[in-house]
Amino acid sequence: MTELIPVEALAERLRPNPGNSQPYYQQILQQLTGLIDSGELAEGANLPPERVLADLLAVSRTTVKRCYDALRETHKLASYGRGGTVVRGTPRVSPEMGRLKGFSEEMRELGMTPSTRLLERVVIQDRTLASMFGGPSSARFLKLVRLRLGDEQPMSYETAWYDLGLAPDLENWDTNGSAYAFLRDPCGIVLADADQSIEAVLSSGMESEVFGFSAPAPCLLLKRRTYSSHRKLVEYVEGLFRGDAYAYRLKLRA
Amino acid sequence: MTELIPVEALAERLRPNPGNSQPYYQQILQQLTGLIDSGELAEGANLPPERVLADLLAVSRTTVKRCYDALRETHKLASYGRGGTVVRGTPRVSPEMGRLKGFSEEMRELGMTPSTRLLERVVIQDRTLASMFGGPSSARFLKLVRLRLGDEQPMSYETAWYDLGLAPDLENWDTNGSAYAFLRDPCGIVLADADQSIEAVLSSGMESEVFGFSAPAPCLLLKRRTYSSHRKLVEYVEGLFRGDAYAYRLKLRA
DNA sequence: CAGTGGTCTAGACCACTCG
DNA sequence: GAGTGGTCTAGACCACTGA
Repeated sequence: MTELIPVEALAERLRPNPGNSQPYYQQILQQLTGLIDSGELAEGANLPPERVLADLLAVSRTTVKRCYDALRETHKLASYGRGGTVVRGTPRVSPEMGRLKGFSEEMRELGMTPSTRLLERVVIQDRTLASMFGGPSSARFLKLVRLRLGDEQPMSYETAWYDLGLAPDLENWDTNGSAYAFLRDPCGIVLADADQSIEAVLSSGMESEVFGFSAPAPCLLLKRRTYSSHRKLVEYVEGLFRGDAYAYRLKLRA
Repeated sequence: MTELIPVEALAERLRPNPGNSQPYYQQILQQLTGLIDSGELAEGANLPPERVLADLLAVSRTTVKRCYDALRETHKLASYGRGGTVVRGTPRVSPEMGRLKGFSEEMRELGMTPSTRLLERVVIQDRTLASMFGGPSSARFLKLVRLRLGDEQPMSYETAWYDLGLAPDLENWDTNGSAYAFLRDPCGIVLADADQSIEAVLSSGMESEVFGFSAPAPCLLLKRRTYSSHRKLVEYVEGLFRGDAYAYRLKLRA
């Protein structure tokens, strides 16, 4: 393809600063990542061969290669034999593969400002819930209903149950901050993994209202069972995510 | 702490074979990974310094470093200044978390009998597609439209594009069996990972018809980009899964 | 067939950390 | 202070690919 930026100008933007304590390859990588994510280096643009850029930057080919390799790893670059190296722009942040994280962390990764509105908070006893958690039917649970917002826009409507037998401190939790952080710090519960399922459903009347839909619309229904390192079920969550604004992303490995 | 295996014996196990066509660093990495995962190199075991192992293996320090770096990346090794390099915990059973698999394998795991109906098969040229794949705009692609069934019931409507530049043999593929198996065996393409997104949408008129819906219904729209071990985009798939019969399941790790 | 990235070498200097 | 990993260099040869 064509070069949108002349190589000399590109080299100028990428030139590392010897006064900077960061390693050269990190400086170059940082600049390069910025140019790609911002779109200044558009999808399909040709990058100079490793040897050429190395010469222009007055660094070794090894140093340039290190940057290119890092970007090839994340699929932002691809190389085709003699065809050279081209940009495969991906403006979106791609979250880590299957890492367990809370809503807030995820929103921040997507570049949005997270916030939460607490709609309901009760302690309940429920036989069905108790058997799901594998506890006695007298078990007590904290039930939270929360509206999750990204950039002030409703993103998901979430109902969560926590086993108060495992984490009694939760009963006095102010529901500010991350539930996962609270489970770790005062409660001493280390989360290990989770089983999650994702379905497509239509929003119900009340849910449509919350999201501001005039009619039922397709949504992602996420159900998650989160287990502690002792293999106990700690949390069960059902989250309804608006289909028009939210896509679930993940990485797979062969 | 202590060495369970003397360094000389370790070096013998790690020594690359010049007759093997694999690069040295991959051979060494493979052996080392095996020793760690099998527990022969137990948690806390000291590994020889990069320089020492390089000498013993008669390769350059750079080559050894490449292996150590890869293992540090995945947290199987950790280095502590002069304290040297030690083996970190053996990750416990990491079940099929986010494993890349084909439709048939997945259906069988769910206890259903998979089958496929081929709806369309063409070779096309498309500039938009070419730029997504990062190839020249003259690139040719194999486009497949398939209806996927589980126990004879339509489960998903799937459109896939394959880069014929990377896998020319695909043009003569009989589309029986797994595409992934065919890519591996005759084409010699090893799939490494994939980026996947999951959205909720309503089925279009044609799609509703295929699924036997009388009206548009919520569906899961999966988009997947599958990359080879050479970090080239090999396959792009869009699959529409009926929301009433299919839930996407995955495991998360903390 | 010329140029690309992939691999590898044999050095070098540095900051840091342990003994 | 000695040894570690972190970084970097200036070469080299190879397989492969596209012009």
